[in-house]
Amino acid sequence: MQDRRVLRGESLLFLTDDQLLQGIELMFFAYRGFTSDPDKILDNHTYGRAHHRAIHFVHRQPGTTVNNLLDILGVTKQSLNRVLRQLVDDGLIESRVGERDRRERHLYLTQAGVALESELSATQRKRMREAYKAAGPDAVQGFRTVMEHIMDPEMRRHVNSPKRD
Amino acid sequence: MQDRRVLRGESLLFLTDDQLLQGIELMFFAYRGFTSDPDKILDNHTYGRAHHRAIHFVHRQPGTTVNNLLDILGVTKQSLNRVLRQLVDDGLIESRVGERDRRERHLYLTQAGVALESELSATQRKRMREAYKAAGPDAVQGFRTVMEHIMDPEMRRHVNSPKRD
DNA sequence: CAATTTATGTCAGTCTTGTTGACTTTCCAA
DNA sequence: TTGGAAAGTCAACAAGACTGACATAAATTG
Repeated sequence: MQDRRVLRGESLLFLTDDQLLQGIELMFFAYRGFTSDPDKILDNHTYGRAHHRAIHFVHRQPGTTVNNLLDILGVTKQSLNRVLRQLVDDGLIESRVGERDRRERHLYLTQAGVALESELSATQRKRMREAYKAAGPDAVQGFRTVMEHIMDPEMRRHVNSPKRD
Repeated sequence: MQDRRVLRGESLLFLTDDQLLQGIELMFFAYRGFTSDPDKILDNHTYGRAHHRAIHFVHRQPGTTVNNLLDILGVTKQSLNRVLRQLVDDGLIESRVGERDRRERHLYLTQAGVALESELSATQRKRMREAYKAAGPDAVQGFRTVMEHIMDPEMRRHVNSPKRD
């Protein structure tokens, strides 16, 4: 039983289980490499990936609320709270009571927070930059397209939208 | 200070920090989606991602040794051993003493192991297949190229090499 | 205005999965 | 043949997820 598109000449060989298996392994190994650089830095600060994620998204959306962060990170509030408490205590994140709604806490990086974010981000941007440069713009566009389809659709809106090329 | 290539007309705008930031977030969200389906299945078996990874690579390389698996997975042998012990105890993996070198253990999936592997793999292949199908073959090629450059170079040899398209 | 809902924070306990350290068995080479 | 290296195992600990219960304050609703 063959796919009709194959019969019409559109090769679907990129959809064989073998190719998909490769994709699965690419995800595994690429993600490992991707997280390895920041992990080394975080070790020196007795922080973990959870702290990095919080710092990253507070940096990208200054003033974001705890609830919004929960939505983005997909962890429990207890888990996020532990991390945020440490970062606030250590003076990397500032938590301001909301003006309009005083139940909300709006989160901002302090100067020290920005410094650590830069350090962490620099290693990851370096890795991405080198990969992008080696692969070229067309490959990067393909990468984006595939990645957006791999993620859960409702998460796409959380992805940074760069100014058009 | 502008890159010479920009002056020569080759747009390097896909290398702006904004674009790289997007790449970083694509990695984060795509990986989360990618692991979410198997995670649900694993919960019912009181297993975690570590078990999935072991099962995956034993399936792909039957007879692989613990040491080889350690190299692929990048964890400590103690960490891997705990996972393997459970899987062996539960009858999903068979561990055979090496014939040439009796220090080595060669790992194989049992029938039950193959069954769980299929179940886990099916959800991930489905996700990849749909993403690949939606993105098309050229995008997939770009995806591969970028992912291979993101990972640590010495890991590339561990990625499944499908038969040519 | 009272009752309910929402946003956040906290305490306690569990689980997975990583770590280090110490140990056994086996192999191999001096 | 013996001593070191390699492969694997056992034990204990830590980080960071999780659930569940509860607390507080502020906003919203009937």
